[in-house]
Amino acid sequence: MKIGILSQKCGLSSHTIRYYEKIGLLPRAGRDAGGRRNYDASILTWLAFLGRLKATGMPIREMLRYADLRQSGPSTQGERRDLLVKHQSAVRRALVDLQNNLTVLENKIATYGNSLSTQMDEDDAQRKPAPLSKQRQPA
Amino acid sequence: MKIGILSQKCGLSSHTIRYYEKIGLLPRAGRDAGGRRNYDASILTWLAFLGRLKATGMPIREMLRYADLRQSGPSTQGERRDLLVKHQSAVRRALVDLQNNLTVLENKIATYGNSLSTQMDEDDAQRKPAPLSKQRQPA
DNA sequence: GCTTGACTTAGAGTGCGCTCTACCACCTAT
DNA sequence: ATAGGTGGTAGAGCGCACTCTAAGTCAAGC
Repeated sequence: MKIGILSQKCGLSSHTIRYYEKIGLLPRAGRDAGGRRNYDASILTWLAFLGRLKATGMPIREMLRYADLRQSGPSTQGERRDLLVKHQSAVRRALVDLQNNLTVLENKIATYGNSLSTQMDEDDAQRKPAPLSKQRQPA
Repeated sequence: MKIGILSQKCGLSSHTIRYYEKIGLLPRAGRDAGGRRNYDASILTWLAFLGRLKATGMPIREMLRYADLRQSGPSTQGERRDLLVKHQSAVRRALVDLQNNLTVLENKIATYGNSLSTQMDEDDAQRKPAPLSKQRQPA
Protein backbone atom coordinates (compact mmCIF):
# COMPACT_ATOMS: atom_id res chain seq x y z
CA MET A 1 0.00 0.00 0.00
CA LYS A 2 1.40 3.42 -0.95
CA ILE A 3 1.23 6.38 1.35
CA GLY A 4 -1.65 8.04 -0.50
CA ILE A 5 -3.87 5.01 -0.05
CA LEU A 6 -2.89 4.64 3.58
CA SER A 7 -3.66 8.31 4.04
CA GLN A 8 -7.20 7.75 2.73
CA LYS A 9 -7.69 4.68 4.88
CA CYS A 10 -6.47 6.13 8.16
CA GLY A 11 -7.63 9.71 7.73
CA LEU A 12 -4.24 11.29 8.30
CA SER A 13 -2.52 13.29 5.58
CA SER A 14 0.56 11.87 3.86
CA HIS A 15 2.43 14.75 5.44
CA THR A 16 1.35 13.65 8.87
CA ILE A 17 2.19 10.01 8.21
CA ARG A 18 5.72 10.98 7.15
CA TYR A 19 5.95 13.26 10.18
CA TYR A 20 4.93 10.39 12.45
CA GLU A 21 7.61 8.23 10.90
CA LYS A 22 10.19 10.97 11.27
CA ILE A 23 9.56 11.41 14.98
CA GLY A 24 9.43 7.66 15.52
CA LEU A 25 5.74 7.05 16.13
CA LEU A 26 5.68 4.81 13.08
CA PRO A 27 8.43 2.33 12.27
CA ARG A 28 10.49 3.22 9.22
CA ALA A 29 8.42 1.96 6.30
CA GLY A 30 9.81 -0.46 3.75
CA ARG A 31 10.47 1.08 0.32
CA ASP A 32 9.92 0.00 -3.25
CA ALA A 33 12.54 0.20 -5.99
CA GLY A 34 11.99 3.91 -6.38
CA GLY A 35 12.40 4.60 -2.66
CA ARG A 36 8.68 5.03 -2.01
CA ARG A 37 7.10 3.83 1.19
CA ASN A 38 5.19 0.62 0.89
CA TYR A 39 2.85 -0.24 3.75
CA ASP A 40 1.42 -3.47 5.00
CA ALA A 41 -2.22 -3.43 6.14
CA SER A 42 -1.06 -4.15 9.70
CA ILE A 43 0.05 -0.54 10.06
CA LEU A 44 -3.62 0.43 10.17
CA THR A 45 -4.10 -1.34 13.48
CA TRP A 46 -1.21 0.54 15.00
CA LEU A 47 -2.44 3.84 13.59
CA ALA A 48 -5.91 3.16 14.99
CA PHE A 49 -4.41 2.48 18.38
CA LEU A 50 -2.39 5.68 18.22
CA GLY A 51 -5.63 7.43 17.33
CA ARG A 52 -7.22 6.13 20.52
CA LEU A 53 -4.32 7.37 22.60
CA LYS A 54 -4.49 10.73 20.89
CA ALA A 55 -8.27 10.95 21.32
CA THR A 56 -7.84 10.36 25.04
CA GLY A 57 -5.37 13.20 25.29
CA MET A 58 -2.07 11.37 25.42
CA PRO A 59 0.74 13.70 24.34
CA ILE A 60 3.01 12.53 21.53
CA ARG A 61 5.98 12.21 23.91
CA GLU A 62 4.18 9.47 25.75
CA MET A 63 3.03 7.70 22.61
CA LEU A 64 6.65 7.75 21.56
CA ARG A 65 7.63 6.09 24.79
CA TYR A 66 5.06 3.38 24.11
CA ALA A 67 6.21 3.03 20.50
CA ASP A 68 9.80 2.63 21.63
CA LEU A 69 8.83 -0.08 24.12
CA ARG A 70 6.90 -1.84 21.39
CA GLN A 71 9.92 -1.75 19.12
CA SER A 72 11.98 -3.32 21.86
CA GLY A 73 9.96 -6.53 21.74
CA PRO A 74 7.80 -8.59 24.08
CA SER A 75 10.05 -8.16 27.12
CA THR A 76 8.63 -4.68 27.57
CA GLN A 77 5.01 -5.79 27.90
CA GLY A 78 4.89 -5.05 31.60
CA GLU A 79 6.14 -1.52 31.12
CA ARG A 80 3.70 -0.95 28.29
CA ARG A 81 0.87 -2.17 30.45
CA ASP A 82 1.94 0.15 33.26
CA LEU A 83 2.01 3.06 30.87
CA LEU A 84 -1.50 2.29 29.67
CA VAL A 85 -2.82 1.81 33.20
CA LYS A 86 -1.38 5.16 34.20
CA HIS A 87 -2.96 6.76 31.18
CA GLN A 88 -6.24 5.04 31.98
CA SER A 89 -6.32 6.75 35.37
CA ALA A 90 -5.63 10.10 33.78
CA VAL A 91 -8.46 9.56 31.32
CA ARG A 92 -10.84 8.59 34.13
CA ARG A 93 -9.99 11.77 36.02
CA ALA A 94 -10.45 13.81 32.86
CA LEU A 95 -13.80 12.16 32.33
CA VAL A 96 -15.00 12.99 35.84
CA ASP A 97 -13.84 16.58 35.48
CA LEU A 98 -15.57 16.90 32.17
CA GLN A 99 -18.77 15.51 33.64
CA ASN A 100 -18.65 17.97 36.52
CA ASN A 101 -18.00 20.87 34.22
CA LEU A 102 -20.82 19.78 31.97
CA THR A 103 -23.16 19.74 34.94
CA VAL A 104 -22.17 23.29 35.84
CA LEU A 105 -22.72 24.33 32.26
CA GLU A 106 -26.15 22.70 32.26
CA ASN A 107 -27.10 24.54 35.44
CA LYS A 108 -25.93 27.78 33.97
CA ILE A 109 -28.01 27.25 30.88
CA ALA A 110 -31.00 26.46 33.07
CA THR A 111 -30.66 29.81 34.83
CA TYR A 112 -30.61 31.52 31.45
CA GLY A 113 -33.85 29.77 30.67
CA ASN A 114 -35.46 30.94 33.91
CA SER A 115 -34.30 34.51 33.75
CA LEU A 116 -35.45 35.66 30.36
CA SER A 117 -36.21 39.25 31.33
CA THR A 118 -35.89 38.62 35.07
CA GLN A 119 -33.53 40.36 37.47
CA MET A 120 -30.37 38.88 35.95
CA ASP A 121 -28.10 41.39 34.33
CA GLU A 122 -24.83 39.77 35.15
CA ASP A 123 -25.08 36.47 33.41
CA ASP A 124 -21.98 35.21 35.13
CA ALA A 125 -23.54 35.17 38.58
CA GLN A 126 -23.18 31.53 39.56
CA ARG A 127 -25.78 30.20 41.95
CA LYS A 128 -23.87 27.23 43.31
CA PRO A 129 -20.10 27.69 43.38
CA ALA A 130 -19.87 23.95 42.54
CA PRO A 131 -16.40 22.41 42.96
CA LEU A 132 -13.97 23.46 40.28
CA SER A 133 -11.85 20.43 41.16
CA LYS A 134 -8.25 20.18 40.07
CA GLN A 135 -8.55 20.28 36.32
CA ARG A 136 -6.50 18.05 34.11
CA GLN A 137 -5.46 21.14 32.16
CA PRO A 138 -1.70 21.51 31.77
CA ALA A 139 -0.34 23.90 34.42
CA MET B 1 -7.38 43.95 44.50
CA LYS B 2 -4.04 44.18 42.68
CA ILE B 3 -3.13 41.81 39.90
CA GLY B 4 -0.75 39.77 42.07
CA ILE B 5 -3.50 38.97 44.56
CA LEU B 6 -5.99 38.17 41.84
CA SER B 7 -3.38 35.91 40.29
CA GLN B 8 -3.10 33.95 43.54
CA LYS B 9 -6.84 33.75 43.92
CA CYS B 10 -7.67 32.59 40.41
CA GLY B 11 -4.61 30.48 39.72
CA LEU B 12 -3.62 32.28 36.54
CA SER B 13 -0.34 34.14 36.27
CA SER B 14 -0.35 37.95 36.15
CA HIS B 15 1.01 37.56 32.63
CA THR B 16 -1.99 35.51 31.63
CA ILE B 17 -4.45 37.91 33.25
CA ARG B 18 -2.95 40.82 31.31
CA TYR B 19 -3.00 38.70 28.18
CA TYR B 20 -6.69 37.93 28.71
CA GLU B 21 -7.38 41.63 29.09
CA LYS B 22 -5.36 42.45 25.99
CA ILE B 23 -7.29 40.03 23.80
CA GLY B 24 -10.61 41.12 25.31
CA LEU B 25 -11.54 38.14 27.47
CA LEU B 26 -11.45 40.40 30.50
CA PRO B 27 -12.86 43.92 30.51
CA ARG B 28 -10.23 46.64 30.77
CA ALA B 29 -9.50 46.86 34.47
CA GLY B 30 -9.80 50.10 36.38
CA ARG B 31 -6.49 51.65 37.40
CA ASP B 32 -5.18 53.34 40.53
CA ALA B 33 -3.33 56.67 40.55
CA GLY B 34 -0.16 54.96 39.38
CA GLY B 35 -1.82 53.23 36.45
CA ARG B 36 -1.96 49.80 38.10
CA ARG B 37 -4.91 47.49 37.60
CA ASN B 38 -7.32 47.39 40.49
CA TYR B 39 -9.79 44.51 40.52
CA ASP B 40 -13.14 44.06 42.12
CA ALA B 41 -13.90 40.63 43.60
CA SER B 42 -16.61 40.14 40.98
CA ILE B 43 -13.96 39.45 38.37
CA LEU B 44 -13.34 36.11 40.09
CA THR B 45 -16.78 34.87 39.11
CA TRP B 46 -16.15 35.69 35.51
CA LEU B 47 -12.71 34.10 35.59
CA ALA B 48 -14.19 30.98 37.15
CA PHE B 49 -16.76 30.82 34.40
CA LEU B 50 -14.08 31.25 31.74
CA GLY B 51 -12.23 28.44 33.49
CA ARG B 52 -15.24 26.17 33.04
CA LEU B 53 -15.47 26.98 29.37
CA LYS B 54 -11.77 26.35 28.95
CA ALA B 55 -11.93 23.09 30.90
CA THR B 56 -14.65 21.90 28.56
CA GLY B 57 -12.49 22.63 25.55
CA MET B 58 -13.94 25.89 24.30
CA PRO B 59 -11.39 27.73 22.19
CA ILE B 60 -10.54 31.31 23.13
CA ARG B 61 -12.16 32.66 19.95
CA GLU B 62 -15.51 31.42 21.16
CA MET B 63 -15.03 32.68 24.70
CA LEU B 64 -14.27 36.03 23.12
CA ARG B 65 -17.54 35.91 21.27
CA TYR B 66 -19.31 35.23 24.55
CA ALA B 67 -17.37 37.97 26.31
CA ASP B 68 -18.29 40.44 23.59
CA LEU B 69 -21.97 39.56 23.87
CA ARG B 70 -21.76 39.99 27.62
CA GLN B 71 -20.23 43.43 27.18
CA SER B 72 -23.11 44.36 24.92
CA GLY B 73 -25.62 44.07 27.72
CA PRO B 74 -28.73 42.04 28.53
CA SER B 75 -30.18 42.23 25.03
CA THR B 76 -27.72 39.54 23.96
CA GLN B 77 -28.89 36.97 26.49
CA GLY B 78 -30.57 34.84 23.86
CA GLU B 79 -27.44 34.67 21.75
CA ARG B 80 -25.34 33.86 24.76
CA ARG B 81 -27.68 31.07 25.70
CA ASP B 82 -27.52 29.69 22.17
CA LEU B 83 -23.77 29.76 22.27
CA LEU B 84 -23.73 27.84 25.54
CA VAL B 85 -26.30 25.32 24.34
CA LYS B 86 -24.22 24.67 21.23
CA HIS B 87 -21.15 24.24 23.38
CA GLN B 88 -23.06 21.93 25.67
CA SER B 89 -23.80 19.61 22.77
CA ALA B 90 -20.16 19.60 21.78
CA VAL B 91 -19.15 18.73 25.33
CA ARG B 92 -21.68 15.91 25.45
CA ARG B 93 -20.31 14.45 22.26
CA ALA B 94 -16.78 14.78 23.56
CA LEU B 95 -17.84 13.03 26.73
CA VAL B 96 -19.36 10.10 24.86
CA ASP B 97 -16.28 9.78 22.66
CA LEU B 98 -14.03 9.86 25.67
CA GLN B 99 -16.11 7.18 27.35
CA ASN B 100 -15.92 4.95 24.27
CA ASN B 101 -12.21 5.43 23.96
CA LEU B 102 -11.76 4.69 27.62
CA THR B 103 -13.65 1.45 27.19
CA VAL B 104 -11.37 0.42 24.34
CA LEU B 105 -8.37 1.27 26.46
CA GLU B 106 -9.74 -0.80 29.32
CA ASN B 107 -10.26 -3.78 27.01
CA LYS B 108 -6.77 -3.43 25.69
CA ILE B 109 -5.35 -3.39 29.19
CA ALA B 110 -7.38 -6.47 29.99
CA THR B 111 -5.81 -8.34 27.08
CA TYR B 112 -2.39 -7.38 28.40
CA GLY B 113 -3.39 -8.90 31.69
CA ASN B 114 -4.48 -12.15 30.04
CA SER B 115 -1.53 -12.50 27.75
CA LEU B 116 1.43 -12.31 30.10
CA SER B 117 3.63 -14.80 28.23
CA THR B 118 0.80 -16.01 25.97
CA GLN B 119 0.73 -15.96 22.20
CA MET B 120 0.61 -12.17 21.93
CA ASP B 121 3.66 -10.66 20.38
CA GLU B 122 2.03 -7.78 18.60
CA ASP B 123 0.47 -5.84 21.39
CA ASP B 124 -1.49 -3.74 18.98
CA ALA B 125 -3.68 -6.59 17.77
CA GLN B 126 -7.15 -5.34 18.65
CA ARG B 127 -9.75 -8.00 19.37
CA LYS B 128 -12.88 -6.01 18.67
CA PRO B 129 -12.49 -3.20 16.17
CA ALA B 130 -14.89 -1.17 18.38
CA PRO B 131 -16.33 1.94 16.73
CA LEU B 132 -13.85 4.75 16.44
CA SER B 133 -16.74 7.17 16.08
CA LYS B 134 -16.22 10.62 14.65
CA GLN B 135 -13.83 12.14 17.14
CA ARG B 136 -14.15 15.66 18.32
CA GLN B 137 -10.50 16.19 17.42
CA PRO B 138 -9.91 19.25 15.24
CA ALA B 139 -9.62 18.13 11.61
C1' DG C 1 16.70 59.15 50.18
C1' DC C 2 17.48 54.73 48.60
C1' DT C 3 16.53 50.05 47.80
C1' DT C 4 13.24 46.57 46.92
C1' DG C 5 9.70 44.57 44.68
C1' DA C 6 5.35 44.62 42.53
C1' DC C 7 3.70 46.77 38.84
C1' DT C 8 3.53 48.86 33.64
C1' DT C 9 4.09 48.29 28.30
C1' DA C 10 5.36 46.26 23.83
C1' DG C 11 6.81 42.67 21.83
C1' DA C 12 9.65 38.36 21.42
C1' DG C 13 9.83 33.44 22.42
C1' DT C 14 7.97 28.67 23.55
C1' DG C 15 5.92 24.01 22.97
C1' DC C 16 2.76 21.36 20.68
C1' DG C 17 1.17 19.08 16.65
C1' DC C 18 0.88 19.44 12.64
C1' DT C 19 0.86 21.63 7.68
C1' DC C 20 2.86 23.36 3.84
C1' DT C 21 6.54 24.70 0.42
C1' DA C 22 10.27 24.00 -2.71
C1' DC C 23 12.28 21.30 -5.54
C1' DC C 24 13.59 16.98 -7.39
C1' DA C 25 12.69 11.87 -8.91
C1' DC C 26 9.91 8.50 -10.71
C1' DC C 27 5.90 6.02 -13.09
C1' DT C 28 2.07 5.54 -16.00
C1' DA C 29 -0.99 6.80 -19.81
C1' DT C 30 -1.44 8.92 -24.20
C1' DA D 1 8.51 11.33 -25.44
C1' DT D 2 6.13 13.99 -22.62
C1' DA D 3 2.71 15.51 -19.32
C1' DG D 4 0.54 14.76 -15.02
C1' DG D 5 0.29 12.58 -10.86
C1' DT D 6 2.36 10.68 -6.95
C1' DG D 7 6.17 10.25 -4.21
C1' DG D 8 10.72 11.74 -1.87
C1' DT D 9 13.52 15.09 1.43
C1' DA D 10 14.63 19.15 4.19
C1' DG D 11 13.07 22.61 6.37
C1' DA D 12 9.99 26.72 6.98
C1' DG D 13 5.53 28.24 8.71
C1' DC D 14 1.22 28.12 11.34
C1' DG D 15 -2.42 28.44 15.03
C1' DC D 16 -3.10 28.10 19.67
C1' DA D 17 -2.50 29.61 24.25
C1' DC D 18 0.32 31.16 26.74
C1' DT D 19 5.04 32.68 28.89
C1' DC D 20 8.72 35.46 29.28
C1' DT D 21 11.94 39.53 28.56
C1' DA D 22 13.39 44.25 28.57
C1' DA D 23 13.17 48.50 30.15
C1' DG D 24 10.96 51.50 32.75
C1' DT D 25 7.49 53.42 36.83
C1' DC D 26 5.97 53.81 41.36
C1' DA D 27 5.04 53.10 46.49
C1' DA D 28 6.55 51.48 50.78
C1' DG D 29 9.86 50.16 54.22
C1' DC D 30 14.39 50.80 56.30
